[in-house]
Amino acid sequence: MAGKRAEISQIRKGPWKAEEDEVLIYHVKKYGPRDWSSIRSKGLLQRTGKSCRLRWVNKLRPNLKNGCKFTAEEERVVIELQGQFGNKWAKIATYLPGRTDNDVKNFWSSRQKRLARILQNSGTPSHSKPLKIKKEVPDFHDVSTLEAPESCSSMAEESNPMGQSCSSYIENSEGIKMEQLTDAKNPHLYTIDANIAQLEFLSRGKNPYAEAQPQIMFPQIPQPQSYLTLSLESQDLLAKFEDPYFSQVFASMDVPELGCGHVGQPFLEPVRNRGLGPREGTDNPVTPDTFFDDFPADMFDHMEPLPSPSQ
DNA sequence: AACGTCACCAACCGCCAGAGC
DNA sequence: TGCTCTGGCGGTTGGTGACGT
Repeated sequence: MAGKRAEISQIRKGPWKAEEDEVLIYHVKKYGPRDWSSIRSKGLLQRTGKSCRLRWVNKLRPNLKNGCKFTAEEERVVIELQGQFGNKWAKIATYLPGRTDNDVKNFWSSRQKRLARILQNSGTPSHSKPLKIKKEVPDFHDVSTLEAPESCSSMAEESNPMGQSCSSYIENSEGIKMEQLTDAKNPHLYTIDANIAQLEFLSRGKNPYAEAQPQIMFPQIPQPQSYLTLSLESQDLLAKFEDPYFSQVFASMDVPELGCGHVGQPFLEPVRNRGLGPREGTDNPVTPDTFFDDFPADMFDHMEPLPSPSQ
């Protein structure tokens, strides 16, 4: 007994085993997603309460889009909300059904690294390695179908008390509308950052219209949480549990679009309604030429020419 | 085929705030 | 009022697989 206690008192770290997941799921089924520390105190797992909570939130919770790459819409939502809220990943995640703060954080981190590489490569083109591009091509059809531009609004200013940035939309020479963030301190950096996805896309040298869809899919922001429903998978999970708590907590949720690979489901209100929208009527319109003038001249040296829509 | 680089992901760590005593 | 505990959040790190050379 004492030996078992000593064993239990050891805190286990590292990857979770399926058995541990089962125990954790059972605990949540029985007591709900709370009292995490009691899991260890009861000797159910050798994990800390924090670890249990994290595992549940990030991996075991129903409705998670585990293993699904961020869709173009989700990427856009993150980019926009990051500009609005800063690194408030938990808050941003509430606008992305099925995504956790960890997902958003990881996504942004990867994105920032890519940005850094792009900037670095653009600065030293002659002796640096070309940007490594993955073969996967994300859906950018929404990027090419964004609404008409509008000037930065006061709301953008409110959301950034420092008055650092706001976003707008410009159209490149291929007729592709792009979101543009501007920064009082470093407009060049923000402009590049806001368009990293497009840059990556350009750098891939793929035909952007091959998978394009004509329909404009403008994101809309749902009420966090309350719009959740059960995916088929989680409904299966639910079916296994007759616990009233699960029914109470999850059965009322409603998010039919949570399936993997779902593309085109709105997440945000139309950007113009939230003050980050089109630039129509601005005093300082950004033309395709002026936009690309913001980039280092050699930035696209390693990129293939963008094919025309007819190709 | 081997190696290096990169992207992605899971998990941990430290800090902070709130609740309970 | 102060201490402790717990949960939440953001930052960071390490592992792994994919890809390029």
